Amino acid sequence: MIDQFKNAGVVRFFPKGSFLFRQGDKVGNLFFIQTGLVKAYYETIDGKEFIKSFVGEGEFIASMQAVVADSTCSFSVLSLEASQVLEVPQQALLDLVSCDAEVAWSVNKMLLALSMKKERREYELLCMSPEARYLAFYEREFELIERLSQNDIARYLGITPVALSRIRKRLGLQRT
Amino acid sequence: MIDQFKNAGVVRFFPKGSFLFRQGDKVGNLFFIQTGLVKAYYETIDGKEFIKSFVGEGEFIASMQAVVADSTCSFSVLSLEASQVLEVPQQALLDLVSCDAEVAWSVNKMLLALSMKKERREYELLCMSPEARYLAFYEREFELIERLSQNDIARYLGITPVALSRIRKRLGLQRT
DNA sequence: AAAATTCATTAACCTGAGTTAATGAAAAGG
DNA sequence: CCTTTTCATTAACTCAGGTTAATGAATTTT
Repeated sequence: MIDQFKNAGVVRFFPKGSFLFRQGDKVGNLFFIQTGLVKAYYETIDGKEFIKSFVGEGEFIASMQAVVADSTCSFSVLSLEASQVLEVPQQALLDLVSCDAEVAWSVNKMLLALSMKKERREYELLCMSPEARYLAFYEREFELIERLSQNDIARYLGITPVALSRIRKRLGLQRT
Repeated sequence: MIDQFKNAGVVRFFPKGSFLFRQGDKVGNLFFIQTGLVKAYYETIDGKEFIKSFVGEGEFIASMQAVVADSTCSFSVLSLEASQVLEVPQQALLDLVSCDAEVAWSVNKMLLALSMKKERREYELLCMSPEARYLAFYEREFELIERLSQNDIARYLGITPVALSRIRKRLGLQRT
């Protein structure tokens, strides 16, 4: 299935700190991260940042709102490391899904996997304390954590960097 | 598409306070709520309840984990009102999806709608304060709120009933 | 190399949510 | 009809996270 996307897409290179797309843009394209790391985040009116997710090698990211409802992106995606990305245009994506049963099935599985990931995220935000969320993230994404700043980890957990620093001190996880 | 489900499913009646399924059960069936209201919630080890969502007339609920991964349900579903429910067995659902392109397409749309709902929920839990979440819920689900207890609203917002009572007092929304 | 910026940590103070417990009202059960 | 249970509210207290600001280290820029 990747082959069809490879044929339909373009490989692009995003230097560290550049945007794949920005909140408010109308970009319905699908982005496969081939190498590197990006973050998807919301920016509120008062300038606060909240990180939805980190997306690394072999994963993908798109604004569902933009792809499906043909509306604007509700979040921004920024590269945290220099990244090589396969960008599949929205129209090519829609065409493939409606014409190619194999692709449709793959997209289905991708959606399901995404839904289950979102379900876990919802569970953690709803049921767990910031400290428990940090511990869970630490267990699950150990290698990822080493590539992230404390700022970004905090913003992913929904707390401030100051609070994260206190949590790390409490847990004796500082000065790694 | 509803017709295929109607043929494949059974209509059941759940009195108020009864379970459609419980956390830990292996129930991969799909439930259409025809009349009434149910809540889907997690129960933690220390006995705390966190409500994932309320599901009312014309909506559906299933444990994706159970349907897709054939594993156990990670949450319980309980009727808050006497409810009439169309229950479609897991196997019938899977058969329909793989054989009937129209159903597959409908399920696809259902999944997409679900994903977008989850996205909004994630946004609210990540970016908004309890007070702001309550206000948003109040705006969006005004008629639903009148059918819910303060306890259930609080557990949906991820706070305690005491905290919700204080918020309502602060906002001057008490004694409605 | 020097200057500027970014980053993680810490301190001090404030605020809002959790906890426990008491109260009164409403609903349910016998 | 009376008792019991459930529910929403309130008070008192505790505590974790937010805010602001300062510090020093590390990185980046010039």
